Amino acid sequence: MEYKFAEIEPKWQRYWEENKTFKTVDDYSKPKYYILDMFPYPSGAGLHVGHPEGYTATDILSRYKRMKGFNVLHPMGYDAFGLPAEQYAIQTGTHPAITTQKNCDNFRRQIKAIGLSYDWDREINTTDPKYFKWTQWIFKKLYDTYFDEEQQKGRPISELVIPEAVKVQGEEAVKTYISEKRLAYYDNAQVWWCDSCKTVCANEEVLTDGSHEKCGHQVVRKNLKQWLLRIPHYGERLLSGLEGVDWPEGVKDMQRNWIGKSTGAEVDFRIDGLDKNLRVYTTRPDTLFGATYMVIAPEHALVNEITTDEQRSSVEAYIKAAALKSDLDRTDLAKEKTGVFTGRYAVNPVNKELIPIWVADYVLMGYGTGAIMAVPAHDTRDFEFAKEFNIPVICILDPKNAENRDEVLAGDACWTEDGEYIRSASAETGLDINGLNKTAGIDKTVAWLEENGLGKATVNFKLRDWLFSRQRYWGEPFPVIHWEDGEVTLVEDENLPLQLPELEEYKPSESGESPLANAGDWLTVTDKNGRKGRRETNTMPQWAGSCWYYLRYIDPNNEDSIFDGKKEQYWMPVDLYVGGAEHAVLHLLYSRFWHKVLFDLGVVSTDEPFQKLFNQGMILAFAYETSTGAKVASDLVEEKDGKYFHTETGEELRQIVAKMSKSLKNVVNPDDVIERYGADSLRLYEMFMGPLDERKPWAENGVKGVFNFLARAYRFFANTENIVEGEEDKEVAKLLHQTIKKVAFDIENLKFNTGIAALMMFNNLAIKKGKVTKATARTFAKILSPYAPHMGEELWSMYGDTETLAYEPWPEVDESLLQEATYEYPVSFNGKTRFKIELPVDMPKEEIEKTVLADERCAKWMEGKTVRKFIFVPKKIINIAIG
RNA sequence: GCCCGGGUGGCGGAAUUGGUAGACGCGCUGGAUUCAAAAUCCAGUUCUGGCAACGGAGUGCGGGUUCGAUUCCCGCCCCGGGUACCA
Repeated sequence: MEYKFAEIEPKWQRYWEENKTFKTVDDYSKPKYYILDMFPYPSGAGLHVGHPEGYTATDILSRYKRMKGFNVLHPMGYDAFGLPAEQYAIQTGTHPAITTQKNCDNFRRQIKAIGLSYDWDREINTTDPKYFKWTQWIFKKLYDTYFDEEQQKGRPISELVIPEAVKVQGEEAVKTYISEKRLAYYDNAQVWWCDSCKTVCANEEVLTDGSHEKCGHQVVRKNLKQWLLRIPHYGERLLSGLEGVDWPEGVKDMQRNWIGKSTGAEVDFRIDGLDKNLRVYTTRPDTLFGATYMVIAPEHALVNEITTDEQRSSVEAYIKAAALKSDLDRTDLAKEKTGVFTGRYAVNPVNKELIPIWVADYVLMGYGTGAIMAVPAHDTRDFEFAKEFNIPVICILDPKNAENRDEVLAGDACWTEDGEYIRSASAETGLDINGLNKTAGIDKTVAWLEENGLGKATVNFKLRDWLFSRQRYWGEPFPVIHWEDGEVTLVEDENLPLQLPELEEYKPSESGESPLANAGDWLTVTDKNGRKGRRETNTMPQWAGSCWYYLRYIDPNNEDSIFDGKKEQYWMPVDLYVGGAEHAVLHLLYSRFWHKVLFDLGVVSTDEPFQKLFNQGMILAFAYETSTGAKVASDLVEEKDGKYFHTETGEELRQIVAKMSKSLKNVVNPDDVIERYGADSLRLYEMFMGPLDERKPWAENGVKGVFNFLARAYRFFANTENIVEGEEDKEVAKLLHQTIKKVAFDIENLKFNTGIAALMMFNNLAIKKGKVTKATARTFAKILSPYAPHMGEELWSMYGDTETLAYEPWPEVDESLLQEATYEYPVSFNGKTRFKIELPVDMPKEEIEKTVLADERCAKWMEGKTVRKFIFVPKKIINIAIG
């Protein structure tokens, strides 16, 4: 009964494929369950063992849900646009479509070898024109949608009401008004440019150190005409939508953080000597009495006007220096605050005092109004700045019981917490908040500002417009034509998809334009009136295709519409979405944004796309390095007494745990694992390593462990001599039902590691007993099958069944078998367990107490002590407090 | 700095949420089988004292609540992820 996985596994994979075992039909009579994996980018390197972690988890759940009677949608596809294929094309001239095709084929082969139960008839590929036709279609929808603030809802642009004041200004003004409302717009934007990738990238793709997350090169600022999406309009909705979904709190927090909602007020300060106001945004209008200076960003539109002639040269020098600094220098490394006085003063609206206006780069033009009122006593940044330039610090909030109260009151320390206002009243303006606390102070000040027309309550978001175009070839072309007269039109629906042209050269043009700028015939269009136009040469970012792919799986071959509405209503939302935490913000926020727009337009039926989200932890691997730090491939390492040596040089090596990467020579390929141990062992180990959401290192020995389990189980359960007729042994029957219960519970709670442990325990008992009934063996095959489907099917067929067990009902738990007449109670004294005693579960407390205290083993621990309290918790513990 | 996670045997990790700490697996030790090895099977394996019976200590550190704390509370330390002058 040798466990010949290399024969068993391909056999069943062929069976599933030929019988389309996992084809999903739209059977609306069954309850549905939509289980989604984050689809991969098909890189040339193929899968590593990190990919199948999430895939295996969702596969186990899918198989389990099918057995529980659910109609399961479990699809797979490829996020196949992207730079690597294009870079390869530049180097070799191979069309990216060919490279992509090859990589997808390899991914599919690898995935199929793991025995995952996807419905392959629903496979999608973002680079397929039949797919990106609808990506382009959604873009058009975004272009033709505006956000109605009042209804908090996206609406067709045709429903936009043009104010009379705009109408009277003429047609151009109306056009501008409309274009300023569209969710997608084309405009000059200051963007990040990566000179290595020859493309712009979104703010989010730039790391904190100023490097491009894709390639690691430093990015620079550029001004370019680009497509942008007004995602901040959905800030409030994206925030509130998080309340109703079952996502890890950490991911929700990260999204909230990214959206960065803050409430405060805009306040107008009169500029002394100019007939102008300086508007600031502050979250602390209550601290207006403590404002001792103002700051405007170097890029602020009023800098020139505000600066006095005496100060002009130093201000200009400062602005120039600030412009030269990279954002990196301006933010991260700039510990010391810099700035320069403009020579001008502003009038504090609450007390009419004059305060100086400075220019400093710690104020960013992109947030709020690009100008602030500075309250050094109650804001740490302002405090640092004030100390640097000897600006007065006026404490207006008494911290009362704080340790450093005296320092704070004297202006020698900064206080950002609550307290009681002092020095916060002005007879001249009539505002008085002395004695109030923070919330009351804010409310009263805002009300006062609004009454006097000096400001108003305002909400601000950190979230910025989403830069949505790239200067690349291998992406979705925008269905957009720029006409010679300046008009911009979209390609009609019937002419979608707008396909990519064939090119000789994939290099970006010298001007920094996309390679599409070289696509002669494709590029220029002429309308029926002879007007000439040029197609948009930018393409969409990789996010575009992944923003909505989960919707296309529902109806992947529909040529007439994006999907059938009935099908969408049945399948949505996604019940469980599993993928890496690296997509916590970008992909998931973008997807939610598009989904909400589609929801507002009535295209989809749910407000949120993903009901439950789960992040699998990263799989790490051991790596080995010499004393000089040179990396050594794992197969050149041998272990002796807990130390590691180079097999060839004998040099002692250091073991480290790290992300799998080529440079560390520690990438583990699933193909190799399958060859040595089989797909079922790979699946089992992926799950047995530890909790799904934690990071954990891959260890070959662990694979051996689960392989041993499968081989042991096979040797026992495939041996007909061990499978008997008749009544099952009590102990076996009981553990079997405990195991059914435990395995089901663990699958539903995504605790796969402990479910496997339960299966192992049952296997150990069966082997110890030497025989089980056929009914038991069949049940074991069923509950093992979500984890190890090949072996499950193999055993199932051995027991005489000719159909797949994929749709066999999950075994019922016989609770009566789990009832126990007695329980072995641990008896502890003052919390320390001393001995065990078996007692009937229905014995009343009084009798238990009598029996236990009468036990001779008690005497030793109670010698010379008295029982203070006798604690009895049924089916848990007995604890005797003595003293 | 701030916001999330997480610290349990030699290792990966259990403990169904306040009730027998260390399930299951790896590794290791001893034994069986074998001419021998691999494979397989059996037994042991938190540390510590003891031949043993049997004790003592123990879930990052220090306090606290409780009959009882890996679990709850307070104060720290370390590791990982996110974010960073957002007014």
